[in-house]
Amino acid sequence: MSSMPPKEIRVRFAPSPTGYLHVGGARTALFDWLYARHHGGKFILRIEDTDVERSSQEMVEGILEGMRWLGLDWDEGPFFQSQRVDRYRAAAAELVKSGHAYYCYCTPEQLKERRELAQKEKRNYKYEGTCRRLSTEQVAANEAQGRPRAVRFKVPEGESLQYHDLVFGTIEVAHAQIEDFVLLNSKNHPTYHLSVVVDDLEMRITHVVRGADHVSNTPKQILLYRAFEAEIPEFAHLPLILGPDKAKLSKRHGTTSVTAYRDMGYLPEAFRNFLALLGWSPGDNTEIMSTDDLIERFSLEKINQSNAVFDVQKLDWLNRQYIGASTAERLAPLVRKALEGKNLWRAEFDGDRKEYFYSSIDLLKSRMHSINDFAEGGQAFFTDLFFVDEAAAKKNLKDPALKELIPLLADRFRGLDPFTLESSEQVLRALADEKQVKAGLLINATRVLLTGRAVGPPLFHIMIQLGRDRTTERLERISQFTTVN
RNA sequence: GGCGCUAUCGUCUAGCCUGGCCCAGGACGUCGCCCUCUCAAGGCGAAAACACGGGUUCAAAUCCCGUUAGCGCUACCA
Repeated sequence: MSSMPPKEIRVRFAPSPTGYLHVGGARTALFDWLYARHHGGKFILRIEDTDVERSSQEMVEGILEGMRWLGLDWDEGPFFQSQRVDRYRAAAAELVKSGHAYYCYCTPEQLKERRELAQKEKRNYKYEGTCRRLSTEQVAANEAQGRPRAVRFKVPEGESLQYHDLVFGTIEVAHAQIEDFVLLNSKNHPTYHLSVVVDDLEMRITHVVRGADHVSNTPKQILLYRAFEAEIPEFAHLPLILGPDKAKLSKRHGTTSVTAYRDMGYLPEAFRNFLALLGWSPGDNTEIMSTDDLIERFSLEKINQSNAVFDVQKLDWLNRQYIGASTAERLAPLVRKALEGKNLWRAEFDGDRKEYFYSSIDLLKSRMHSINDFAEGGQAFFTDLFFVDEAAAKKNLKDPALKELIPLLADRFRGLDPFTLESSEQVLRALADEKQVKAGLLINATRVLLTGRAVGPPLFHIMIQLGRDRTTERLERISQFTTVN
């Protein structure tokens, strides 16, 4: 045993394509991926689409898109359960043959009735095992008639079952608590537990890392492994992600699709970092971690046992951190998309004005809350037809003296050569002194005229970035504001 | 209802296994001050938590029991 070479770690992410990749699924995928990468193992992607009615190709695409965005590359797959139905049927037949499963002729209608009756009488309902006790003759007769039947698992006699969960520790469930669950429905279609176990076995999964909503499913699956006389993988269940109201995160909390976060201007590395901190921490106080850090430091032992609330404010903070720390080169393609979305993109930004485009990004990035913000708060750097914030104009352009001062300032800038950080500041401050006004008055007014906003980078940096001509042109727009007042 | 799981600042968490270093540390958010041409950033500081009740022990956030609350599962869905 000890001389055996370490077994390759194989983990899988197995979403069911009944919606786009949501935040909870993404976190599960991330942890699976981190675990595989940390151990140099394999990460397998499997699409659980046995419920044909609720699955669609479009949703599969959405899941793959979300994973690609987050940089979660898989080594094998995607495998589709819908294409593996024969194997599940064969496995079910094998279990019937070995006496671990039986045919059940109870109809869904009958079951529903019994369940409702039990509920009315305030009794707990569990399949009573009617067909489990059918004689061989009765079964043969039913089969001869071609009666539709499901295949049910025969839960073995026994006191209780326990298993060790890598995050929750020992979990114990009484056999009496587990009902004879359906393996194949009456349309000969496999259900969840069967297909999961068959696939995890066939794909040689060593660690089942999935959401905590599966803890109570695990005993059934362990029973299945035993019936197949197969080796049972390790299980690690992840705490759930909750909305601000502490209910399991869902559509009614607003955005839950991962690609929607991309569209809102979040950086995948920020989102990934944020997700990693939901239910896991490296143990010290480190919060900002690159992908390599994450891979290196990730371990199942440090996963929490309690659910975590999705806090968008912390996500925003991380996003700002990452944007501020990113190079213009990294940001450029993303900013380009944001600008294209607002019809602000111009080919020259990738040509003659590429340098200008990059330096604008560098100037703006430390203040941007999202990528989309470049096309909002930062738009004056990319177009002359920028939006002027009304409140900003009202606040910083209201002084009547500006009507005289700004054109004067524009004149002086026009003749200024060279037009630099130092020279432009000198000119502005000199004028302020001369006219006995605070430099701040001119500075703040100029910022609004130049960018349409009361907030932004230091003024002289803005002017140098825009250049002398644009600066003077925009200053002349003061007339449009003074008439309004 | 039954079964299972969980419980540290508003939120994410460290500490819990291996009691004492914890009148509980960090981060986001909030508030204040400094810096300052605005806003960010940065610096400094503040308010803010061991769910409750019993045990065990010289000593409990840490171990045990109970209560409460939350979440999950409870389908011929996954």
